[in-house]
Amino acid sequence: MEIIKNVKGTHDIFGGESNSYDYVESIMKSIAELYAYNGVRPPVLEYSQVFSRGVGESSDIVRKEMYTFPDKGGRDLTLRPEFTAGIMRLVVQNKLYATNELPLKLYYNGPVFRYERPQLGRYRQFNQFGVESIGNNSAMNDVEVIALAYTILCSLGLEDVTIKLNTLGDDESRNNYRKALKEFFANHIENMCEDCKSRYELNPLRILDCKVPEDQEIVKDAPSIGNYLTEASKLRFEDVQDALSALHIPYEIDESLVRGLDYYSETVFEFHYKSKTGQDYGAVGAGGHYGKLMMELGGPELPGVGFSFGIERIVSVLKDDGLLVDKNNELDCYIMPLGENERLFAEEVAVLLRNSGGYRVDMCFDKTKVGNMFKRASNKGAKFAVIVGEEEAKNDSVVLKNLATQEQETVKLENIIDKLDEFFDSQEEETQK
RNA sequence: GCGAACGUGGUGAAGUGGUUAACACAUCUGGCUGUGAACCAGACACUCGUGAGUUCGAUUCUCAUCGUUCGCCCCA
Repeated sequence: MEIIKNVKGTHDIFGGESNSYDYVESIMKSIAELYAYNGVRPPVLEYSQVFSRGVGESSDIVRKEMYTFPDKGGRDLTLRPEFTAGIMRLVVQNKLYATNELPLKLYYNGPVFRYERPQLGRYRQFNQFGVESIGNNSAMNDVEVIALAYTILCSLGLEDVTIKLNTLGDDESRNNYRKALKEFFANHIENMCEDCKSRYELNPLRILDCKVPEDQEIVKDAPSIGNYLTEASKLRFEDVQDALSALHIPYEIDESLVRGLDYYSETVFEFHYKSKTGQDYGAVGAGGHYGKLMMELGGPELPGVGFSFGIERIVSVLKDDGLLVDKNNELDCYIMPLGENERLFAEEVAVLLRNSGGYRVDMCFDKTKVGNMFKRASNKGAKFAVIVGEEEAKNDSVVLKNLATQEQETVKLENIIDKLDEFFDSQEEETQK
């Protein structure tokens, strides 16, 4: 039979790597909980409108990267390309904003789907962890979200994370700026790339992060958003910067940072990190403030701010920098029945150690040489070998061998858990010292 | 979506238009019927990504296709 392979752009996670994902996600989750965020799990499938209205028709994600299809009932569905729009839908539908205290603070974790060309650090199905803080418009709210993300990256052991920061201003600022950009580019657009020509019509802000060298020459002289901000937006951005400085969170202003999702306004940011091997996986996380998103989805006009991390990219960076402890295959005991007749007794010992002792226990099911069993035990990282032979089974006992020190002794069944407890307690004391 | 490179066992990898596809690691078997090493002797690529073409003959040449990686675009 022909082997069926995984779908392009997807990847299997197993073995030690699976542990790495668990580890990264658990750190993120526990820190989000310290910041008083609560978990939320929106469905993977949403009506396509959630994203076309939420993320925006002019974004690349909606225009060419969504997994959209009709289901058997003729519904127009999309596998989520990001979480934020779906979470807004969830909040609006369930009226979670009807509470006596905002912001509503939510975190999420799960797969998202984008139909893109796979590359290093880029997948069609990948995992995001992120938060949304909804319903409070203060600059401090933006700052707290950035602080949360920064804390997570530090806790994972990443040093020298670069935070790129910019502001897109409020509606008025952006309208003014957009107008200014259109005026500026009117004389140049004929000579610029095709992409820029369509950006000129759809969203002139996006011309700013064009990478074509000739276009960059032109962009260099383009007006800067700073000069078109309303007084309120300007003050807000200054507040953000002051607070970040006060919290000792390093950042750099990048005026070309405009983000590809239409719902952003005011503060936007990206987290960049280059691993020690020099690999650049792109931004490991990004986010920003959004003013009108909830309204676009039929809810009240509540602003929000959030970020998301790309788990794959973060795991890759941590792996490159040797920050992942490979603790797979840790085992307390490996049970070795020496003959057919000892099988049942060995299984009883295994159950006892697991259920009453709380130890992680595996057993050899194969009829193989004892030497081989020992090799397997050490491959699995077992601390103890539990040998069950004819003599031992007859006397309700086992041979307990410490695989590190090679010491072994025959232990009665009723004493075995005490023996193990004694050993692991003293181990714990050692590590505490 | 555009441009480029690559695709040999579980892993790392040599290699050639021609009857058995190196080598190493890992794994398994036996030497050693109740103790983890070493050693010795064996085993281990049912399509050399897939399909088609050129050829007497292709893993090696050509084309297509799929996949991976890199650059662009965009993004996490």
